[in-house]
Amino acid sequence: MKQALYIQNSLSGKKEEFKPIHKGFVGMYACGPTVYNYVHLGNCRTFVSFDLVYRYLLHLGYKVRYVRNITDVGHLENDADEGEDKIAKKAKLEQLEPMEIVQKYTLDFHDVLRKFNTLPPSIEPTATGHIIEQIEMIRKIIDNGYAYEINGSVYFDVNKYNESFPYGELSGRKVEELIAGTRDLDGQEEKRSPLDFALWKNASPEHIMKWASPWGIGFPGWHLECSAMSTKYLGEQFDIHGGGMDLKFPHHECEIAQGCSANGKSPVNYWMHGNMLTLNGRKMSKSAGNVVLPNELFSGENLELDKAYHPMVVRFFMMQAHYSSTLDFTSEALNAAEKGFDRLMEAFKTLQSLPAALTSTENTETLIAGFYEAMNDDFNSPVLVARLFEAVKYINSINDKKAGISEKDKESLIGAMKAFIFDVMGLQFKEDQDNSKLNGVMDLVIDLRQDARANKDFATSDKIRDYLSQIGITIKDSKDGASWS
RNA sequence: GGUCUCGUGGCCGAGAGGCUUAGGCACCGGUCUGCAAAACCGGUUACAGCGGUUCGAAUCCGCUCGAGACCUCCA
Repeated sequence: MKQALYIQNSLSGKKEEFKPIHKGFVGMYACGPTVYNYVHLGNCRTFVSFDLVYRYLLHLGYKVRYVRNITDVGHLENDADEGEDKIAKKAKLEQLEPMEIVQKYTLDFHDVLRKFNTLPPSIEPTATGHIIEQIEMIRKIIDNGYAYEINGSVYFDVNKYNESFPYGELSGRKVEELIAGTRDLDGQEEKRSPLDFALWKNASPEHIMKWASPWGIGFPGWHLECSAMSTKYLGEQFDIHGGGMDLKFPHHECEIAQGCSANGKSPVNYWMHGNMLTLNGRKMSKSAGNVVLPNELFSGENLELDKAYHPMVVRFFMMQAHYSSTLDFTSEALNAAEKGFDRLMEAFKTLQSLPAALTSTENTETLIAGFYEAMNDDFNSPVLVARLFEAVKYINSINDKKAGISEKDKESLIGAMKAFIFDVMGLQFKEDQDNSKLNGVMDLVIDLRQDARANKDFATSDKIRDYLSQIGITIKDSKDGASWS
């Protein structure tokens, strides 16, 4: 099946047909987290968004190399010399070795993303593991004349660069305007222009994380690691680079500048930016302090919420919005997502036990084509979800004997729904698949309850139903017997 | 202050010149049920405001109001 996939490219501002550099292969990079704190739900949204992209590319048959970094060198909190390394700061605070901080929050990150059922990237490189590559890249940039060394630090020369390349093309900024908007910060004397950014910073004696370099003891600048690692694993030019909107400027802009200045060509063909998750209408952000932690959500132990939500409900909630739109987080919206998710998953189960008819009353091919159409249009998962609910309606109608489906169509619909719900959207059933003992027990309970009902002993049957309901099991009676979920 | 984005029904959220009643949730009525739940059928609520372009605008343009993002670390 040949599918034309369109991607909204932040670089051109247009929706473009996706054409990989090497036919059948995709190189994709996404900016990972700085592991100095627990990942919050907003962080997760971006990773789930690019997981969707990754999964759909895989589904289309591409061989994808997906690289997502771990930033384990603390970026400076600001551009001034007094700025403190975030990880080092946290290390002092928690009285831990910086690498203990890194390890602690990396484990948390992996744990949370596993709960969200995101696929692990093909390569997950760390910044500290690529100091040599970063130094090499700096050397290249200096050799090409786009960076200068001063007092053991190396800065990128934005004005020089701007003479040959359009600095600001990604974020739609102009150097003159940027300079006009510059604020005076301390410790900027070393730089030729306030727009210049550090490639390498000289480390003061008390600085904890530092390495030897041709320019002395120091540590790499903010934006360099992504350039160094993407170049190493994906080449000087690759297909897709993703990240949150908030990284567009300056981070991604600097990546382009570093790539162009080191290798003479723009590193990325398709830039994709995921939008923010908002809480009370504001961007969820660590520094702003309005954050929901995934584990609080899963356990229900958060002041804002009155109940727990399954990770898959949260993932489905994210799928109901387009990755490029802001998504507002409220318990009301989550409750709605929970019901919708349950309905979708129940219908999928129902589909498999549906009796086949001679002919179908709906065109399943059109239905399935609609799934692809949605995803081909810049990974439009909310439209995909809407189309899946069309299938849900059809399935339930068949179940109510108001519609029919042929054996052949049933098989293809099962295949397509399975692919889009599980493989592409990355959803899973809430319950463990391995609950054979519980199934046995429930068979007995339902049997006893049916006996009670047959004897019109509704006190007993209702007692069973109410008790089960309290522990989260719903009994559904129908003509063909009861089921539970 | 500069740059940019957005404002859709009770809530979340697609759509982007006519032809989607998008979809989910909520709500109302009906079918089914011992009663519920689920499911099905039907229904209600909409494109921030004001102008303009057009045969036709939620969709394009202008202005007004409102919200947000980036310009400093952030997904």
